[in-house]
Amino acid sequence: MIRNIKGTQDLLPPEIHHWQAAEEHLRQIFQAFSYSEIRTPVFEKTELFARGIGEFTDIVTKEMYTFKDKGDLWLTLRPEFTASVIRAYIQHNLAQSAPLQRLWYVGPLFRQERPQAGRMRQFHQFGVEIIGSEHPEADAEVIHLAWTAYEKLGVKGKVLHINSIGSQEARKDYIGTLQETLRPHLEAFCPQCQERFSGNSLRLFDCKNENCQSLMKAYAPSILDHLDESDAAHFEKVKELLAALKVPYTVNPALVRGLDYYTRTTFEVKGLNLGAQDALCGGGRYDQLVQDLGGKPTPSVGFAAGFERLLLAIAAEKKEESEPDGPTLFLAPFSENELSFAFEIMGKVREAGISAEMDLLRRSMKAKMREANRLNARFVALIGPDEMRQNKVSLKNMKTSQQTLLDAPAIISFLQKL
RNA sequence: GUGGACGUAGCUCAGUAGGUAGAGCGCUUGGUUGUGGCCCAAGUGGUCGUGGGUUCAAGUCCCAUCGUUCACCCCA
Repeated sequence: MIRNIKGTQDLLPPEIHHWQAAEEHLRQIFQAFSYSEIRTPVFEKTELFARGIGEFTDIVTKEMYTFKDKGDLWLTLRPEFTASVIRAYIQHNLAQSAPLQRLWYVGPLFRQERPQAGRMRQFHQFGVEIIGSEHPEADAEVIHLAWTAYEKLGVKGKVLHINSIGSQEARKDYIGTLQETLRPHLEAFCPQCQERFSGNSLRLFDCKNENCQSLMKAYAPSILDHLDESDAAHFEKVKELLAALKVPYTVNPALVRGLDYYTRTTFEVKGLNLGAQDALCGGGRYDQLVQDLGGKPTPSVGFAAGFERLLLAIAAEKKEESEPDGPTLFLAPFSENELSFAFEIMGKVREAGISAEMDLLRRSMKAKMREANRLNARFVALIGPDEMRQNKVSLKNMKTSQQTLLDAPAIISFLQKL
C-alpha cells in the first residue's frame, strides 16, 4: 500500500470543516484590519532562504527540502513565508505603489523535522507583514492583530510575551557581556547548555532544566538593560500602545527568536493547552531584511502563526462538536419511473443555489430515508407515481416529521424562504 | 539526528500460563404494501504492520525492519 509521507496528513471530510471555518474567521479579521492577501510560490531558489533566514540556522542547514530541477537550478520548498513575501515586495517594486504595505498570507510550508504534537513536515501558517514603517505603532498593530485573531477564534488559554532585542549591533554587544558574566558559572549548567554557550548563548534562556533556569535568573544580565536610547524608547511606546489597545502582555527578556533577521521588538503567543510545541505564533520587527535581500532599506514587522497549532488550541477548549449542516433537500424518487421527474426538480433546486442531493445507488425507500437522516438533510422530497401524476412532491420536514404535498415548481420558493 | 511508548476488523479496543481470533461503534439488509432517527435480528468486515527465528504449535516469546506517537534538538 502506498502511504502518505511521514509528517504529512490527509484532511478527510469530517475534519476539513474546522479548517474552512478557521480560514473564514481569519479572512474576516484581516479584512477588518485592512490587510491585503498575498500569494507566493511554494518553492523558490534555495539562495533566497539561505540569505533571508540565515545560513547557519537549523532551518537552513538541516531542515529544508532542497532539490535540483532539470535545469540544474537549486530549489527549495519554502520553510517560511517572510523571505518569499519580501522577495515579491522587492521584485514587483511595491514600494512605488504605496509607501506602506499591509499584507497577509496563509498556506503550506515544509520542514524536514521529526514530527510530534503540533509539528508536521508539511504544515500551514498564516501571518502578516507591515512593510515600510519603522514606528512602534506598526509593532503594536501587528501584535494586536495576532491577539485579536485568537480572541475571535475562541482561544482563551494563551499568554503574550514581548521583548526587545535591540539593533543587531546592540545584540552583538549584549551577547558578549552575557558570555562574560556566565563563563565563571558555566560548570554548573547542564551539558547541553555548555555546548550551546559559544555558538548560541541566547538559547540558554529557554533551557527546560530548572537548575539552568535559576542560574540564568541569578546571573544573566537582561537584554533590556543593554538597549540604546532609541530602541528603549521604541519599546516603551509599543507597550504604551498595547495598553491602549487593552492587549495584556508580559515582558519576557528571555524571549529570543531563532531567525537571524529579527531586530528590536519580538513577541510570541503561547498556548496554555498545547503540548511541548506551544508557540501559537511568533514574530517581530526585521528592519534589515529588505536590504539584506537586495532592496532599499525598509523597516518591517510581522508574525507567523501555526495553523495546526491554532486548531489544536481550539479543539482543546471546545466542549462539544456541533453537527455540520447537511443538504437542504434530499430527493427520494420511488423508482426508476420517477427518476427523470426528480432529476428535473433537483437540477432546478441546485441551480437556484440550494443544496440538494439524491441517492445514486437505487436503494430502497427505507435506505434512502436512512441516508437522508445520516446526512442531516432538512427536507426530503418523496416522489412516487401519485406525486408525479399531479406534478407535486411530498415534502417531509425531517425535524418535525411533518409531510406536505406541494406543487413541484413551488419547492424552490418554499426552500428559499427558510 | 537522538531517546521512550505503541502497532489485532473502517474506528476504539479485548485477547488469560504460547494451541491458527473477539466486543462495542460503524456499514449493509430485514422487522411496512413507497418513509429516517429509538429498539430488535442477521450480515459485512482481519495474511493479528512486515520479514526472519525459537517451538509439535506464536497475535501471544526473541531479532530485524517499516510505521505511528510523545519528548529532546529546533521552531509556527
